[in-house]
Amino acid sequence: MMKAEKSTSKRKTTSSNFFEDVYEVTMLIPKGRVTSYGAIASYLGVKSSARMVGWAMNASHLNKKIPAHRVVNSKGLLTGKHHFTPPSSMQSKLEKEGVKVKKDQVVDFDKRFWDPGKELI
DNA sequence: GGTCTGACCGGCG
DNA sequence: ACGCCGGCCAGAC
Repeated sequence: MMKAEKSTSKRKTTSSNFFEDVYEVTMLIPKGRVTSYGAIASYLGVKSSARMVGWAMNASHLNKKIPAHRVVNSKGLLTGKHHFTPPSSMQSKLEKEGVKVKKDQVVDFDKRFWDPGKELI
């Protein structure tokens, strides 16, 4: 269902809109796949603002349905695991979904990488 | 209302 | 190969 937000061209009043977009995309990540902050940012149209995505993820821990553990940095490293409780839970969840993690790094990151801009069109 | 930070990214020394 | 730097945007103090 449309949210009827683009009615008036640009709507900057919805400041948290960015967060919702990030959450939506993150929740759309297929099981057993991972993506990067930059990929999400790029899909949202703010590829340069990958920091915002990661930052939005910080607030995602309030939304339990956000699989933030499926989001890693462009190198496939679990950089944000320190924000999990416990940090090892991030790797555990990934491995539970079939994603192998070695030394905080996603194995076969290339194959596990899920690009929202390409597959979620 | 200015300043700083932030789970990043890519380039440069 | 590795480390540091700036950029980018949005929220918190």
